[in-house]
This record gives sequence, C-alpha cells and structure tokens, in this order.
Amino acid sequence: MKVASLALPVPVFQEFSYFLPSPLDDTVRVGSIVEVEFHQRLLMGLVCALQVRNEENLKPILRIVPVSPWGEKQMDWAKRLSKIYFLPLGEIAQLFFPPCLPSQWKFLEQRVFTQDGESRWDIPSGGRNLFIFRETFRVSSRTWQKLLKEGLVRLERERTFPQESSFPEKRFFWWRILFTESRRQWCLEMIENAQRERRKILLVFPDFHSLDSFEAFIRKRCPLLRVIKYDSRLSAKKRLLAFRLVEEGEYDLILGTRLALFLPAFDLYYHVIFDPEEKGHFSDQIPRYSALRVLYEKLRIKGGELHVVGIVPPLGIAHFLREGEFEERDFPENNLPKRKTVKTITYESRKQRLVLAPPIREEIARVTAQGASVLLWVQKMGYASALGCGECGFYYMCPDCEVALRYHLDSKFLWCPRCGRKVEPADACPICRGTLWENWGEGLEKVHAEIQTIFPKHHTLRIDSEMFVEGQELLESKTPYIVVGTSAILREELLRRSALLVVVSLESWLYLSDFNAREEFYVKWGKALQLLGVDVALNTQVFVQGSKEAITRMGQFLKSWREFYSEGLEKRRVLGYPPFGYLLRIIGESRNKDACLLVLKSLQEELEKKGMTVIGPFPGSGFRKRGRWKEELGVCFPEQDLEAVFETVVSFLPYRRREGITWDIEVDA
DNA sequence: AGCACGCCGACT
DNA sequence: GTCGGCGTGCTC
Repeated sequence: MKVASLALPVPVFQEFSYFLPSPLDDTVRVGSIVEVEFHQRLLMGLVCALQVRNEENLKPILRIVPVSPWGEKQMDWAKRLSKIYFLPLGEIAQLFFPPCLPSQWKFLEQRVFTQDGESRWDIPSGGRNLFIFRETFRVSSRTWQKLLKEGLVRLERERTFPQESSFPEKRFFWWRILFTESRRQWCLEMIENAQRERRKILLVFPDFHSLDSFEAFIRKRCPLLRVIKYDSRLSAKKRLLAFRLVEEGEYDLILGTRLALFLPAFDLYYHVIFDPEEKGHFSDQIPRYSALRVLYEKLRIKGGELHVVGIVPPLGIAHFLREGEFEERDFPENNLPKRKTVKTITYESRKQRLVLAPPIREEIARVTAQGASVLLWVQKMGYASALGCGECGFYYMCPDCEVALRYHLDSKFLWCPRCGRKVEPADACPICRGTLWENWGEGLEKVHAEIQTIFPKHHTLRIDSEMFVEGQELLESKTPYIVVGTSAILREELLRRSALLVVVSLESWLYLSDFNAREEFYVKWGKALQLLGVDVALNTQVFVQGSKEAITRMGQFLKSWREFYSEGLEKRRVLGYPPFGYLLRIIGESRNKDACLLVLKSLQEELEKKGMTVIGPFPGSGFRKRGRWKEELGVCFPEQDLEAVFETVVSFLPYRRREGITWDIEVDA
C-alpha cells in the first residue's frame, strides 16, 4: 500500500498518514497538494513523504488539487519558515495554497485550444487554461455548448504544471527614497530594466492606499505591462484567477500586499518591499510572520534580488548594512528634505494642568496664522491613561490585567488597553464616596480637546489608527488645520504640507515595555523629520515636549542611523539577542497555574540539559482572560541551535491546546 | 483550528 | 421535557 505523509493546516506539530488509492498512486509525488478528509471536514494538505507499507485504518487521499506541485526549493523555503516561526509546516503551507474553491477545480484541470483561423479569442497555440479562459472571456454556457458542438474549440487535460526556477546569485539592497514621485520614477527604471532582461517583478506595499495609488500610476504609464494586483480585498474567484495567471507566467509585474509573497510566481527575480517597518507587513494573527523576513528567507534559498525601499532603516536592515549583507543605494531625488530646527521643552509646572507648554501654543498660533498646518503626535489613544479619586487616591484598574484602565471621554467608558474590557465609571468613588474625579496622563482626546479650547476657530482633526486618512480631502481644503493623532498621522501627504510637528510627550515613547520601542520610535521620528514641511514655503519647526529626564535623552534621536544603532547593536551582539540570535517566548495560558508551570519547568530542564540559556518561568505579562493564568519561559539562542531548540520545544508542546493549556510561541529574530 | 461530545441552565 | 451555552478532547 502506498502511504503519503501530509502536512495539514492544523495547529499540531505532526504529519498525518493517508493512503493513495490506485488511480492516484503514480500522479501524486512529494510536493503535491492533495485534498483529504480530516476530522469530519475537507482539508488541503502538502505531501511531505511517500512510502510503501501496510497500515490499517488509513483514510484515502481524495484527489489532487490542480495546482503546481512544489519543487525542492519551495519545500525548503516553507520548512525554513516553519522552523524560524515555530509553526507546524501545514500552517505555513496553507499560506501558499490557492483559495479554496473546489467547484472551480474541474476547470483548472483542463486546457482549451481553438481551431486554426478562429480569432474571436486570443488563445495562444499552446492553448489556455480553461479556468482562465472562462474568467477572462466570460462565455455564457449556451455559447460554450455551441462552440464545443461545432468543434470550434477543443479541450485537453491540463499538461504538466510549470516548474520552479531559482537563481544562482542573491543580492540585497537598501534604498533610501523619500518621496512618492521619486519612488515611482525609481520603479519605472526598474521595470524598464526588468523588461530588457525579461525578468519579473513583485512590489509589496504595506497598505491598500499606497498599493492603489501605485497601481493607478503604473497602469497609466505602462499600459502594455501585464500587471497583477493581489490583496485580501479580491473575491475568492478573482484570487484564484490571479493565482492561476501567475502560475502560468502570464504577467510582468505583481503589485500586492504581503499576501502576494505566497503566489506561485516561480520565475520571479526582482522583489521590492516598501517601508518595511510598517505594521501592514506583519501578520498579527497566527501564522505570525514578517513580510521582509519571509522574502529574505526566500532569496537565501531561491536567489534573486531584494530591494528594500524606505526612509530610515529599521534595526534588522541596519544590522545587515553594517555586516555588508545589504548594499546601500541612493536614488537622486528632485525634492530635498527641508532644514528644520528641533526644539526641546520640558513640561510647565504641573499645577497649570495644561498639556501643551506656552511656547508650543504660541508657535501653533504663529504657524496657523501664516496659513500652514500643524501636526501634534500623541502616543496614547483615549482621553487619559487613568481615572481615579482626587481624595483617596483610588484609581480604576483592570481586574484581569492589573493595569490602569484608560479613560475615553467620548464614550464615557473606561477601557483596558490590554484586553479591551469595558467598565462604566461610578458617580462617586467606590472607596471613599468622594466625587472629585481626577485623571492622569494625556491621551489623544485630551490633547485634541485642549487644542479646540485654545483655538476654537481653527480647523482641527483627530486621527487614530482606526480611521483612514483621506489625504486628498485635506489637500483640497485651503484652510490650515491642526491635526492631533497617533502614529497614523505620519503620512507623507500630511507631513509634507505641515510646517510644525509637535511630539506631545517624549517619555510615553521611551518607557514602553517593548524592548524595541526606542528603535521603533527612531524610525518613525526619522521619517517624520525628513518629510516635514517639504511642500510648505515657511520655515519648519519641530517641538519635542517631555519630562526633564526624557529630554536629556533626546540627543540620540538626532544622530544618523549608523550612530544611533551602533550602541544598541553592540549590546545585542554581546547578549546574543536579535538580530544576532533568536529570542523565544513560550507562553502557556491556563486556569490551572501549576499545570503550566509543571510543563514549563520540565521543558526548561530539557533545554538547559542541551546547554541553552533559559529565563523563567515567570508570570506572563499583559492580557489575561478572566480567571486564567499566564506563565512564560524565555529562550535566547544562536542560529546553530535553532534545530535543537525546535525539536525540543515541539516534542514538549505538540499541540497548541491540550489539557486545558493554550500555548503560544512568540519569536523575535 | 474546528468539530464532537458532554454536562448544566432557561424555555416552548 | 429539550435547546444551547461553552469546557475538554481529538484529529491519520
């Protein structure tokens, strides 16, 4: 009996065996995608191994999914991603599977040919995939029947699918390109180049807005180019069409979001990713991954060129540039970043209860009076970081997460910034019955409210990450505006048209628990500094407001990236922290605290036996569901130990959920 | 994950 | 007396 070992998209570190029924046994090979029944449902799976043995009670493979089987390098790439992200191979493989549309598979399996002389449809002599044909020409079923009957078209079984190709060389580049118009110009040059070399390009964007505007530009400038756009907004059918067209090689350029990384583009040479630090390049749900890392791993295995385009290199790229793995490139730009003065200012005496120091208010008045706009950059959403009693010192805390609840004046509710729990504040203090409420810390709403009080006649705008900023709308409005917002305001259109940027509270960026917080702030800040005021005639200014202590640490953010990163990178090198090694957090969540600890302790022992440095177990930080406990273990290890750590961790936690414990593995690499 | 099975509260 | 909440267990 022929038996196949399958990687299935389930959160289990295990492969599953199915037998190959005789009609399939010589078509299925390692790398094929097949459909099977698994626990009362149908799943697609990747064939990882084939062998001949006798085993009872195996279910059969139902059919082959009509897509290209994976080659060796594709397999290596997926296996590598599975290792570095500590995810089951099946969950990685699922990213590469076509959208599930079994009703369409019968069309994917056939190819159309036209009789000589039939020119109504543009079908090459090699024929065309029937699914592509149906979707592009939308022939009604009646016409189709007629065509078949009259012998004007004929069908054949789809021939072998295209094979993967790879390139012997791999090159990595960092381009510092500030402005959209320069980036477009740069792309045109790259397209021209690629066309000459008969090579194909993938452009990866962090959000729909930049993707759409780029698409419009490219379609206008290069009308003959075969462009494929791919993102989550496409319907399943459109996605499958794009998938199949790419597989067939019927394209010159793919424009997409991170989902496009997983298209079966076997002949792709140029890979471009814009603004790699942007949130959109990271998947925040399982399987969690970073678009840049996925591309990097692909190139290491399959070769090609990777061009990273941004303004300030994030930590990982800075590391690669220092090590010489990435080459730094400059693109000549017509626009130049503007000279600007950066002023720091400490808070007014706390008695005044105003967020913005007087010099800042004066500057806002001066700038807006001259018709230019102002950006106020705030880190926290909501009104205040805490709400409490002015008499006894009580303040609201999340009963689950043990952090202060954030007060939203808009909705008159308290929200937990960790778990999203909603609490309605009482009229009087629940401890001392006092009615003198007090709030601490400045959020977006408070800053905006203050701006409205000080400048009642100005146009003001409040923007947080939830809202989509329509740049066009603002550009068309003639009046100056004052924008108060979170990092969502650091958009090119807004920055270029503003003459003043205010960092409202520097310490709120410095004291975040994330150990990359400083570096993340530097990248955002650097981008803002470069783009600010470019389209404004006025002198541009930046105000940074913060506590005395925070302001003394401001100097580092004015350094060049090489200087800024050098100290932090040296520290990380010594400790073996990312990007020099892997930092793993193994988090168990359970209603039984001891159950987690028991497993973590024995895992720790096992890892230590193998010579790894393990920290913990210690209580997990952050979000905790009602009545549940979190315990976590930290492991830091170099590249050469990845295999060993993976094997150990996986043997201890083969299931993401078992015996009342939910496991999560976070990887920083 | 997602689906079954099982064990307790509010309803025709 | 059943519908349906979710807490556990298992998947070739």
